[in-house]
Amino acid sequence: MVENCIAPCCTDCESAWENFNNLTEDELRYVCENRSQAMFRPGEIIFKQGSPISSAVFLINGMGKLYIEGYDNKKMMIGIAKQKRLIAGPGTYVDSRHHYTLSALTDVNACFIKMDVLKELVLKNSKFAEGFLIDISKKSLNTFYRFLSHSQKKMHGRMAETLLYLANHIHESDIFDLLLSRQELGELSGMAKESVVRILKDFSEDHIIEDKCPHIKILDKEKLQLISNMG
Amino acid sequence: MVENCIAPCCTDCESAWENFNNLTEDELRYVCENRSQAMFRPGEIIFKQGSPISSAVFLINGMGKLYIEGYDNKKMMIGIAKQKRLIAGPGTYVDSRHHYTLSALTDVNACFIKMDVLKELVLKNSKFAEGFLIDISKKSLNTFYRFLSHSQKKMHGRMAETLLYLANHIHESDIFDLLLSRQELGELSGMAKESVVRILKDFSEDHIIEDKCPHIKILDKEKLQLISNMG
DNA sequence: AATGTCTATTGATATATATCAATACAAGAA
DNA sequence: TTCTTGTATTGATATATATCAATAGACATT
Repeated sequence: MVENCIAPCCTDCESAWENFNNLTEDELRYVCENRSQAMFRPGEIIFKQGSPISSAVFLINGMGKLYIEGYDNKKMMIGIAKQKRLIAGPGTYVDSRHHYTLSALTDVNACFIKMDVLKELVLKNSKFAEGFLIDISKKSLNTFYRFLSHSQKKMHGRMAETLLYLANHIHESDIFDLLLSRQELGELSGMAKESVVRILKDFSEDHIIEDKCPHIKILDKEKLQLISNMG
Repeated sequence: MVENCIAPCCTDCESAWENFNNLTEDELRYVCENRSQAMFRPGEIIFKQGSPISSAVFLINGMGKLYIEGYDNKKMMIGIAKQKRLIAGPGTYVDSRHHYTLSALTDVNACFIKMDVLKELVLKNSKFAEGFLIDISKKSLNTFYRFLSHSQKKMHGRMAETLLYLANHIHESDIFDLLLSRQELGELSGMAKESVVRILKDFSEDHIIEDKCPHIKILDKEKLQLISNMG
């Protein structure tokens, strides 16, 4: 159970962060020496909002959800975490605190790399630093547009957008099994769980999607895109 | 009119970005050689959403507003721009496009520094790169919390927060002259202009603020903070 | 099979907030 | 001064969306 989850050295890890390509062989080996792994079961918390950031996290396999615990016990889901993506959070270079929680949605094999090591490499290798900047910038831009859509789109538009996000970026297929409950789908798209149910029903009745509970099939992607672009 | 707006070299510019402290004298001189300046009148656009990012912008004096032009001609104001802050936007390292518009709220003296030069320095000087990372991270974190508050707070809470933002971060005083119309205040706090009027009236009647139209005086900051923390 | 515990679904209702419309006010232009 | 134009204010109304409450399924446990 334990031994078969040890990933090979970062050098040939298939789930590695793109930016590691900017490191020299020696530097990558250094990263490798400063990593550790752990397995998580669905529902388990990998890191918690407020706690100090000691390591960057990468999911070797499985998926997780990133969410902020806000006012009044309400959760706001930021997105789904999966392999190949740095999960460190904007606090890394600000206050070394996690500003959101990561919990496992499936069985997760997670790799932890000491943040000090990555920060050291940022100072040593400027291409790596640039890669870091690109990564943070992309995420920042995403947040922006999510913010915009939450502020200006109505519920149907947001739900369409969410479904497209899941299909295009997470499952990379128009047919997928939903990892999220209606409650969680609401936290991701910014609405009450009852509204999620009603809107998914609307979409089903209009033959835009087929929804056999955890099973989702996007039938009319153009229409979904149209609704997302301001429904 | 023209000559008196030429700022001294960045070396002793009072409005300079903090991160320029990480540059050597030579590097700073290099920055200085690649800058230009321009004056703007209230309402004029300094750079426009969608246009290519050729330069980073710094306001030597005056203030501007940053806003996204979203769906349905609705604007979403991101914040107020003022001196000492890098205004480059998250597109810098992604697609070299501006993702929001900057327009002048007052007379503005703006300094433009070629983005290529800054990017070159990021690669040359790792401390500078780190400073850049810190800057972007802070902004990203801000966006996050604004997003959270817009999603979860009610109008009174958001307006309280906005007033505290203006007092603490922009005007740095509890008494200030509002640069924004009710419409713009609505774009900043995410509500209709009529709602802005009604809430400011509520706050006035409760003696939390004094509002003699462009004049604002915060009378009860604790209460305002309380409302902001989930009113 | 019976029981308990979740989550999903549905309908009824409440509430926050936007929109619409009318008026008042302020600042410039003639 | 009067006129014009834009913003601010106020009240009435519409609408999106949340909340509440009840029921129905699904799945595990006994």
